[in-house]
Amino acid sequence: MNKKLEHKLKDNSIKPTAMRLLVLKFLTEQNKAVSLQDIELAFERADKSTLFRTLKTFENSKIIHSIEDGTGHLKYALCLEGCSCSPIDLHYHFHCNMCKETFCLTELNVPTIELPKNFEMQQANMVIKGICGTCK
Amino acid sequence: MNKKLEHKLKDNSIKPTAMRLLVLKFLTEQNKAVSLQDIELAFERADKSTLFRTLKTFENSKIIHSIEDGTGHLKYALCLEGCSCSPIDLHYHFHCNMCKETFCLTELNVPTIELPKNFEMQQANMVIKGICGTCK
DNA sequence: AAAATGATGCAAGTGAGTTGCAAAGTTTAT
DNA sequence: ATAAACTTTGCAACTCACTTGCATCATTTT
Repeated sequence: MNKKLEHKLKDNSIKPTAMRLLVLKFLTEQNKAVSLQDIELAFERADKSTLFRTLKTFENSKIIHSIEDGTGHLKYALCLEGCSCSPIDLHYHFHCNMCKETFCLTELNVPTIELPKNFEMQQANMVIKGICGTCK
Repeated sequence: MNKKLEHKLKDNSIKPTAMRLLVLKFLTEQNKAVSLQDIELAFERADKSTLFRTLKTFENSKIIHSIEDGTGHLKYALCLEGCSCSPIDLHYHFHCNMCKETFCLTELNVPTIELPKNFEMQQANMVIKGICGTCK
C-alpha cells in the first residue's frame, strides 16, 4: 500500500516525505472531497502551511484536483487513474446543502459543450448543489 | 427605463432606493458578470457594505445570480427574463484566463444531469475556464 | 407628530488562503 | 565522511474578500 503511494509520488517527481505520504493516504481513503481544514483536523500535529503546500504540490502534479464548491473552502480530491484533469475526462461535483459534503460524480462525464465561436475550454469547475442520497 | 427598473424592484418587494436603482442599472448595462469591487469602483461614493447588502437583497429575490468563477471574487449577473435560477434554466459561465472576465453563456442550457439515485439538484455553479473569443 | 420600520455608512471583525524566514532534514559533490 | 547546496517544514504574520454591529438617517405607518 505505502509502496504504491510512494511510487505515485516518485512518478511525479515529488519526494515522498512522511508528511506527504500521510496526506496522500488520507486523501486516498476519502470518498469525498476534503478541505485544507479537514486535513488539518486529521493531522493535528501538522502545520497548516505545510499541508497547504503539500496540496499545491499534489495539485500541480495532477495527483489531486481542487473544487470550489461554494462553501468558501476549496476542496481537494484524488484524480482517478488516467484523470489528467483535462476537459476530456472532466466530471461533475455534487455539494449537499444538508450535510455540506462534496463528492466527485466520477461516473458522469461532462458532455462536450458547444462554446461560442473561438472560445477555448481549458479547465472547468462544475458543481451541482442539492440534497445527497444519504440526507434525502 | 428607470421606471422599468423601479418596477422590477417593486415586483420583488424591494424598496427602490436611489442606490438600488443605480446598482440595478449598472448591472443591466454589463454584458459580463461583475464583482462587488467592480461596483465599488463604479460608484466611489457608495459604501462597500451597502453595495454588499444590495447585492444580497437582489440575489435573494432572484433578480441576480452569483457565480464563483475561481478568482476568489464572487461575481454577479442579472438573471434573464424568466430565469428563476432553478435547475431548469441553468446556464454555463465562462471565465477567460486571459482577460479575467466572466460571462454568462445564456444561450447554452445545462443539460439534464442524471444524478445518482435519490440525489436532488437545487442549484448549480458551472464555470468553464479558458480563452474567450476576443482574447483568442 | 410620534413611533416603527428599513436603509445606509463607518469601523471593526472573521477566516481562508498565502508568504517570509529560519530551523531541520536531505542530497550531492568533494 | 564532511561540507556545501538544496528542499521541506513550522511558526508567525499578513492579505484580502467578505461579513457584522451599531449608530444615524430616511421613509412609512399609526
